Amino acid sequence: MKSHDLHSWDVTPAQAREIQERLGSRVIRRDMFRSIERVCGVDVGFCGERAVAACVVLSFPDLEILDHSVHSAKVTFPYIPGLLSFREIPSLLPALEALRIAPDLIIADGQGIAHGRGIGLASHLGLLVDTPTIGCAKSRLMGRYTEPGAEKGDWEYLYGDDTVIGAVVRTRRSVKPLFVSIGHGIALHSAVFYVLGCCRKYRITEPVRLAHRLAGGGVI
DNA sequence: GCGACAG
DNA sequence: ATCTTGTCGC
Repeated sequence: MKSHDLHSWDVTPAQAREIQERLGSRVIRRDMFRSIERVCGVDVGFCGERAVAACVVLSFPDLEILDHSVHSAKVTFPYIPGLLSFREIPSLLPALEALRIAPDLIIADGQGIAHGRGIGLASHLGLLVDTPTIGCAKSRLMGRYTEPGAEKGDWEYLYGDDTVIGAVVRTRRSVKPLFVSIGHGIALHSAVFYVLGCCRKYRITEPVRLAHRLAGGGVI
């Protein structure tokens, strides 16, 4: 798949925040797709000074592997809460561009709009590749919530000040919930639906779990 | 000033 | 994220 060149990645933390302020309003919070048949999980692992990005495309709802790609690049930005995009997306774009099968939906390991400026990693990535994305983080960055029920499928809204910014979803019985939020081009309820539809035997989504293993040097 | 803080 | 073994709980 191809991606837009919306800005430079050689920036300072202050410039990165300015870019987020400028792009945040472009994020679309409603469904912008016909049907979802191919879901891609993306993740980035680190080996010293190298970032290893991996993508795995699965069929939906069967979750059969259709395609995958890996790309490593030098790390150029530190981890700063709120600026994860600038550390991981530079290595993720080449990996996504190398895919032979373009996905209908991308699930990222991080926040979507549940972010200080409304544009976390998943939202930022969605804008760049013009594809619906979901933010699926393993922990909270922002927002208040009440603990969801213990059964798989139980969930509660995640609130920021006075508005809904995401959902806290139990993807397996009695395990820590996932923090799901709109990435780009998808509504929150649809995001929760696809995340649950992508979970099998593990807490994390199957596409992201496989991408995580690939990025860590493992086999699919 | 202090605490919180995706990966 | 990453460094790391066994262990407690469902």
